[in-house]
Amino acid sequence: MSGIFSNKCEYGLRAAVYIAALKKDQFVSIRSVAEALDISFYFLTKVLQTLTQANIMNSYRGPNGGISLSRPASEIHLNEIVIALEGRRSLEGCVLGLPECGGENPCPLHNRWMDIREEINQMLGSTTLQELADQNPVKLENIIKSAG
Amino acid sequence: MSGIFSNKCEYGLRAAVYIAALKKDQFVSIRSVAEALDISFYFLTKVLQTLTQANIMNSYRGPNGGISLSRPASEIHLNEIVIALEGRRSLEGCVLGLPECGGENPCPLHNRWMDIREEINQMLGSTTLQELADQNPVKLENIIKSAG
DNA sequence: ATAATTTAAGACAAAAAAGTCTTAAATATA
DNA sequence: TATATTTAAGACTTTTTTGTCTTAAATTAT
Repeated sequence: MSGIFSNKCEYGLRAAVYIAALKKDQFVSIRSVAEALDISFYFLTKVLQTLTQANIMNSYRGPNGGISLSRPASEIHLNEIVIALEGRRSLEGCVLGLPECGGENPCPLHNRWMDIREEINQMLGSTTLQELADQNPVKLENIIKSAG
Repeated sequence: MSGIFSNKCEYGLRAAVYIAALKKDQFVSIRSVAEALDISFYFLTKVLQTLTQANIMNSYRGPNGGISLSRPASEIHLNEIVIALEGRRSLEGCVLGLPECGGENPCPLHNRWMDIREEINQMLGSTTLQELADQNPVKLENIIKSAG
C-alpha cells in the first residue's frame, strides 16, 4: 500500500530537489542528504548510484567528495529521474498492465488513461529541478526532516 | 518495475470489467474468469475475495456458484475497486511520500501533483463498469486471453 | 445421506522491493 | 607514506508482494 511511486523513486526525487535547492557548486555528501531528508544512508546511496549511472548526478570519492547534479538544475526534468528509478512502464504502460495495449489494440480504459498519462508526462517532462528549487521556501522545507 | 498500479489492482479491474461485460445475471465461476483473463486462479480468488469484502462483488459457494457484481454495473465506479485493492494513499497521497504534505504544508510538487491527482480521481470516480462494458467490443476483447 | 462443486481461510513458497552491512577503490590531507 | 573520508560494489537480511496449495464450509444434485 505505498504511494503512486516506489520508495526508491520518492527518495530520488526528494534528494534531487534538495540538492538543487542547496545551490552549492561543490559535492554534497550523501550522508548529509540522508540525514537532512531522514532517509537511510545506505539505501539512499544505492538510489543515488542509479541516478549517477543515468547521468543525472555526478559523484566524487574522497574527502570533500559526494554527489552533485551532472547538469544545471534547469536542465534536469523530473521525468528523467522517474524513468531512471521507476522504469518507463510507469509512465508509458497500460493501466491494466496489458502488454499488447496500444492505439490499434486499446484496452477498455486506454483512451481515458491516455489523457491522464499525457498530463503526467507533460508535467514531469516540463518541470525542472530549478523550478522546484526556486519555489517558496516553505515548500522546500517540507521535504526536510525538521518538518516531520 | 511494475505499472502504475499493483498486479492485484490490475487483475481486479480487469476481472470487474470482464464480469460486467458478460452481462450475466447469474454467478460466474472465478475459475472461468481466471482462464479467460489468463490470471492465476488462486491469486484471482484472493483478489476477488477482497472485492467481495469491500461490498463490490457478491460470492456464492457450491455448484453454479461463483461471483457477481453486488450492484448494477452502472453503480460501480473504478475508484472503489482501486481503493479496495490499492489503498487510499495511491489516490490521495503525496507524490513524494511525505505524510505531512497537504494544503498548509505543501511539498515542492504539491500543487502540480494536485492537478493530476484531481484528474485521476475525477476519471476513476466518474467511470462506471457499465460504461466500460458498453464499449466497442474490440476494446473488451483486449482484456481477454485470446488477444495476447 | 453422499458426492460433487465452488468459494473462504489460512498456511506456505517464491520473487521483488526495501533496507543494512562489509569491503574495496578513489581521493585528499597531514 | 599513512590516515581519514567518501562513494562503489556486492553480499546479505528483512519485509512486502505475488503466487500456490490444502483444508474447511456452503451449496447443489443425485
